[in-house]
This record gives sequence, structure tokens and C-alpha cells, in this order.
Amino acid sequence: MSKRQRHAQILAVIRENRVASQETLRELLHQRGTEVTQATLSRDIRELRLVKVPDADGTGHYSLPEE
Amino acid sequence: MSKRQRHAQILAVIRENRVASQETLRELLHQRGTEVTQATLSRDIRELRLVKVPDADGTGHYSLPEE
DNA sequence: CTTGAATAACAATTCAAT
DNA sequence: ATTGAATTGTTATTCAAG
Repeated sequence: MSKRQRHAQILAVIRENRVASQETLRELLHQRGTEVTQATLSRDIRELRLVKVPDADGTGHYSLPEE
Repeated sequence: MSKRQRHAQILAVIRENRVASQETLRELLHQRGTEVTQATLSRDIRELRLVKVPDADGTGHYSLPEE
């Protein structure tokens, strides 16, 4: 699986779920058959420019910056 | 100095500077005469819904979510 | 150039106090 | 309700490797 494919998967996952941590993201990707470590997700998130938006209750979630 | 005032200061600071960490933010506020700890800034950032936007070079910066 | 394991750096929470 | 010190949790980086 290529990095570009993984990036696409990540975008799909954060659109469909409230992802509160990179560890959660890792689990969701695993369910879709993609195994990566947190270090890689940290890099992917930077490359995709994803931001973690703080929620009222403290539980932030990853999101695309609406530009 | 009230929390609302500090919040206003924080917004001013992040508009005028590339703030890459809460520790940096703390220093900039200190220059403006406001002393707080990282714990308080973490809470303020949540309350203000500030996000840390990843930059290309790795050095993220705090920003208002563009709605 | 891409990744994982280990570590460092950074941010959020707890707990006590005010 | 608000805060700081200490702690815990999370994310970014380093370092070695493929």
C-alpha cells in the first residue's frame, strides 16, 4: 500500500469518524487493513495539514482546515 | 487580569506571531506583562478553539479555525 | 524516500488550593 | 470558577534501517 493510498484512507476515516488521537486513527486504519505506527501517522498528518480541533468537552478531533 | 482579557491577548499574540508552542506563547504573553503557566494556556487554547496548523517544515503554529 | 522503535518535546489532566 | 505544580497522555523527532 502506497503512501498516497494511505493518505486517502486517512482523509476518509476522519470524515467518517471523530478521531481524537493518532492512536485511535491507527486502530481505525487497522480495521480497514492498513497497519502503520504512530510515528508514520504523525508525518502523514503534517503532510495532509490536518488540525486537531478542540471540542467543548475537551475531546478534540482531527479535521481538514477549511482553508 | 481577567481570563477574558487574557484570551483577548492570546488572540492578538497569535495574530501577530508564529506561535509554535504553548511555551512560546507563554513567553510572548510575559513580554506583554501577563504571567501564566502552560496548564492555563492549554485550557485557554481549548476554550478559544485554537488549532495548531502543521507547517511544511514541521513547525506548526496556532491559529483560529477559519470557521 | 519511507518506515518503526525509541525517545524527546509538547500538551492535557489531576489534584490541591484559592 | 480559576489557577499552578506535578503528572500523565499525546505527538514530533531521532536514529537506524529497508
